[in-house]
Amino acid sequence: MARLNDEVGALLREYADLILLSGGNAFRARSYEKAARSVGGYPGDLAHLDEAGLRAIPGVGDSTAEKISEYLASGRMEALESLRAKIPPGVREVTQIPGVGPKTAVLLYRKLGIKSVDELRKAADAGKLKGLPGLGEKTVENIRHGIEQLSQASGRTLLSIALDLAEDLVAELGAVPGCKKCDYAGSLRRMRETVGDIDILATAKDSAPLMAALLARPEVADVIGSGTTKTSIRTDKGLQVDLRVVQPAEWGAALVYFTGSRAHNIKLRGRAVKEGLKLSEYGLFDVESGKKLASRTEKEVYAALGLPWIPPTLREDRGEIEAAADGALPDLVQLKDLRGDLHTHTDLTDGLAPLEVMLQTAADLGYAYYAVTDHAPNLAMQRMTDDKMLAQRARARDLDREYSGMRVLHGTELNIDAAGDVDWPADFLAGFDLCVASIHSSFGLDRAAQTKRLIRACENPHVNIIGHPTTRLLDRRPPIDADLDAVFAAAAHTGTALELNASPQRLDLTDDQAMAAQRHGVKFAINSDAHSTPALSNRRFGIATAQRAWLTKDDVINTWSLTRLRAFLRKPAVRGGGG
DNA sequence: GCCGTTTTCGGCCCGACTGTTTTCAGTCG
Repeated sequence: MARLNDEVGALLREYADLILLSGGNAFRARSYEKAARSVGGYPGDLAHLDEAGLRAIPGVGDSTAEKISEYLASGRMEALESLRAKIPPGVREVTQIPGVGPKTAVLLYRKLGIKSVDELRKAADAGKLKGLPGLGEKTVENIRHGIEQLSQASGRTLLSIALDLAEDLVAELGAVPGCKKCDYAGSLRRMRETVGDIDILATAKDSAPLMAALLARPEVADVIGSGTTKTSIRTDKGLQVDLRVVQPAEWGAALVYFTGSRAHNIKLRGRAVKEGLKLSEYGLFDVESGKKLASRTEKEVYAALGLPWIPPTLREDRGEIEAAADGALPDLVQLKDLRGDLHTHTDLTDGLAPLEVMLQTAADLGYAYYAVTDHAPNLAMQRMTDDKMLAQRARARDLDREYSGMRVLHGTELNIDAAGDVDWPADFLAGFDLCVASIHSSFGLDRAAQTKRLIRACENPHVNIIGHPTTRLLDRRPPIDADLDAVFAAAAHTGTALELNASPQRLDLTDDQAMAAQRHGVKFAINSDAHSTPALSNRRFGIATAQRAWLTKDDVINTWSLTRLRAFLRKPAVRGGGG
């Protein structure tokens, strides 16, 4: 449902970028950017709004509302099309390179005719960038480095984007007459942070209607192949979708096979071979007699191999098969276990919704507690002041009384500076129920300095959670370079939780990092870092990361009772309270 | 282009950091 909003948001963002690239007014561009964000974070469906309704969205005025309704009615935005005609798409792509903004991209385009990242790479290699005004040796080197970073990240699609499409496809294909079962498989089902393609599995006696339904989808740009058992298409966004139709009796074996991972499957097959069995996408068979032993459900297949069903998020051959055989699979944390969100924003800083609206949405999610943690003053762009924060606290205390089932915690997201210090003196910090502290700048410090600043933040008695600890952005920014083992040890020792930031662009810490941290005894907070009401639902990606890290409820502080959580937030380990 | 304890124009997220400058432009959060 939110996808149309995202689509319109993306178009408005593109329009804003093209305004800048065509030398238009920067405030005008910013205004479209703001509208894009606002539309993307709007909780309702744009399709149900007329122009007056659209104008009621903050940041959307006459001009933007008109463009949106034009798009809703015709599927086109004329003003956008005309700017697209002036600026080649690759010029905008060039601004994706870290450190390259619109000014530089335009300069490269005007002076050298560069209209793609690839052309820029070639020009840099050929030494053609030298001598351009404002581009010294260092900048050229930074551009090269940026291109390198960009190329390493590309080629895969964010989990959230792929999941959105996959859920849509499963809903539509599952409703096709004759379809018995339909689900997505592959790395998507294992909830990896990015996916290479979407695998959809379905059962039906006659596959033709299912194949036809996929081919008729509006986002199909290219048909790679289509037969009776498999159809592959590529979407307009370049994402490949494979639909496989199997016999109902083979559903379980096929689902195991296509869910993977490859390494998990290989180990399963090895286990089968040892017992004189053969495992394929068609079933588990006795080699000698050729008799089929299991295939109808995943549970049957695993059971016939002497194993309990293994959750897809664990199927990476990281010891899950051995653990399953020993009856030692972890009791993974589930979405329903989450009792609260401990890192969220409101429109007091860069969030989109007022405190009241965020709280109501949180209450609707069934939370027992909820922390509002707006930005602190050192992130200057947020214009936070002591007075604003105290006024919000007073309001939060009032609102707390209005919710019988949910406690409102007043917190903040502090800024960890280059030395590891944070905003506000200790006495002011003591007034918060909890403090998240995160890095927002100085990403380029060396390993020793990054390690030191993170440890120093952990040692601060008022810092309860380190937010997005590595600051990586998928496809955009690499993680900072720090000795994470040292940081994990400090976090565990000081009673500072590390965040599993659930924003799909962040997913920070990663599953592997969380797994390593857990071995140090670190506790975690699964937080949405929501800047809008729909983003509160991103928690599902945090849960997925936690599961992939083998975490249980006991590892995750926001599955705990409020009493236990409050005891943890007092940081007895640092304050010398003796526990 | 949007918005208004500013009412129809005149501001708009501010400051650090970097690399190129010799006083500043571009990028980023």
